[in-house]
Amino acid sequence: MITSKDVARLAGVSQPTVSRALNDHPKVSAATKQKVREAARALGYAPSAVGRALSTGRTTRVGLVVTDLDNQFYSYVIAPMHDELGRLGHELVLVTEADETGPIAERLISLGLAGVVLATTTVDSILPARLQDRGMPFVYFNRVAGVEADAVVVDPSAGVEALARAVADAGHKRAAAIFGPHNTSTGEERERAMRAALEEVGISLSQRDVVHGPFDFESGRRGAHELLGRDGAPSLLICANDLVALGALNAAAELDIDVPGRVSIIGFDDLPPSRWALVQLSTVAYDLEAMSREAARLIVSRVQGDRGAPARRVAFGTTWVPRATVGPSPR
Amino acid sequence: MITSKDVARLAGVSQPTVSRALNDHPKVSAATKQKVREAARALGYAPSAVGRALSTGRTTRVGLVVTDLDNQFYSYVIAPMHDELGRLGHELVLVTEADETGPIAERLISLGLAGVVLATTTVDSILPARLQDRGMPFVYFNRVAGVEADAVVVDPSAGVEALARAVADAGHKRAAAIFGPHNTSTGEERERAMRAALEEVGISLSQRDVVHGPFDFESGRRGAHELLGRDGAPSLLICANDLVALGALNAAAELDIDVPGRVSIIGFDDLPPSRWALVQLSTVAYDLEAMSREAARLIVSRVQGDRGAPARRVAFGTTWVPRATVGPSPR
DNA sequence: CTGAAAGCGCTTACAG
DNA sequence: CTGAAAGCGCTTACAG
Repeated sequence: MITSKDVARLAGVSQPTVSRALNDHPKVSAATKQKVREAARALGYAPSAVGRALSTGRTTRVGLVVTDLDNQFYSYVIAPMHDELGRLGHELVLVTEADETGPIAERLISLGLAGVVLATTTVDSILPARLQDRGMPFVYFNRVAGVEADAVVVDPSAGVEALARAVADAGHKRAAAIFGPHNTSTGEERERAMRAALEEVGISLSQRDVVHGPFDFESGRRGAHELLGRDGAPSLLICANDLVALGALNAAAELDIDVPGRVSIIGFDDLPPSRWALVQLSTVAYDLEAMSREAARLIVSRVQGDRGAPARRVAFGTTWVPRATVGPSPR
Repeated sequence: MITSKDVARLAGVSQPTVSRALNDHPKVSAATKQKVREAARALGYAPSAVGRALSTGRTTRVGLVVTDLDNQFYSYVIAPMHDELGRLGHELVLVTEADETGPIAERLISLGLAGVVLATTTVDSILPARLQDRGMPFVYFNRVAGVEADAVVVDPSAGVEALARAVADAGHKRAAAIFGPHNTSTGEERERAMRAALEEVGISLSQRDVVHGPFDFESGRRGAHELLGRDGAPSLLICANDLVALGALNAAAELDIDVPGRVSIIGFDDLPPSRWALVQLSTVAYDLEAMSREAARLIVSRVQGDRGAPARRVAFGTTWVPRATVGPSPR
């Protein structure tokens, strides 16, 4: 490995001068900087992030902590977050959190992460408290938990209220729903917003027409088979997110149930596949890409700046995007 | 930060003994190990990967290098690769390679990566040679380039030949194709295999019915608009991969062209959305998850083991998976 | 079986 | 403006 010592030798200066020159320290003469840069280039020198990290006590790595990396939702988060982190001189490390909330905090510290983005926190997770105790900066992404911290979240209300008015106008009277898990803030908040909005417009949501499940395709598929398979099913199926709705849409295809002829289906997130001509899912949209970038900016600013600053919360608004999966109520 | 020194103090031993005890060194007495472990637990000590890396000259971070992180293909690669790396005690760092092949090798070294997986290498890239010069272990994923190195690849022949026979049996005489980029081994190899297989079964592929583009949705959408929009278009459209085929399928929907009534569409990869009831894309399948895991195993074994060992190439076979997007030729 | 010493590659006061 | 020194948190020969 080529180190700053090698560069120093070639440039005829001391090793600390190499460090200062390459970091563009103001008190290094232009001539020396020039000499050092040339030597570095000649040797193909690449400063070691490991050496720097040990010396400064800080790295430029940010962890994205998720439980289920194969949930497709995150694939739409990773690219913009990675991109924004790169722009800010940081790297993205993926970390999956096993079910046991055991040594994960220690692991994050061990890895030498500068900070982490928590994307799948459950409300009962002890991880946020652990991180706070250990002084590891973090930001909540999409979901929040008990401990006060920076957060990027979605405010469902505007989109959900518009949605409710639209389906009421389309004549729907009874809805079914596949909601998210009870132990996630997102699941709970959307469910609450949706129930309130439906009630407001006089659409009923009977307990027997509601199921809960994870935010994934299979949950939607299974839930739809259960809810739509029986006679007298509601004319409207509301889903916890787009992946759930895509699962439900496919279940409808499997059951040969016409959408939106017999049932209207609604998602939440507006992921790219929802916009496909083949899909045209009606959904509640927000700017997921901007949200991912914002999380990157928040964690970097927290890592670099004042750790004691008050927690910031950035909320993204939602809009209702009607497409082909919602139609007039058949009854 | 809690360090081994703190643990040493509490346990009443020297700092190196802490290191040895926690690494389960055989010559440390059971009693000492016990004492040290308790002290470590009491303090919530997490050994610093940064300190270890500097000391051993090695990290446990593996980089996944891609140009286009928002290509959905990679989202199906990342989860299993990350999982397998985790199983082997390594982490996954995402690295995007900007167009300029400039300082990327230096960057990878700088980051302190133990090794990298190259997933979007073009045949004209200088990166592999650079990495080899610098002694950075790497494995090719899905694509290869000039420099000899470990590789996991797909052998298209079996799947493509079966496909050709199937479409010939279905009466197709003329095909159109949206192939991948010329500067990727994968694009070239699939195109070659496909042309040979079509010729074998007597299906023509006229130059005016062939376009090339990136391995993404938009390429398929655009290509299909171009190829299917005109009169007398072939009855069969072969795509470079599933994302391209999904784009083509959506273009067909946009153009109100019946699939497979008027045109049959074929992909390559068998990504999960291809199996959706709503999609049912006929495609050439291989085990992408196993392939991703294999890449993880190869790079870890290269990093840990003999760097001089001969390059290994693991090829994954393909099968033809007929679904709903292929039908009899209408003509 | 355990400790003292050295070293990994940087950065950063401290002198001069 | 630049060098010598110290130190970040580990691991690993070297003694004993």
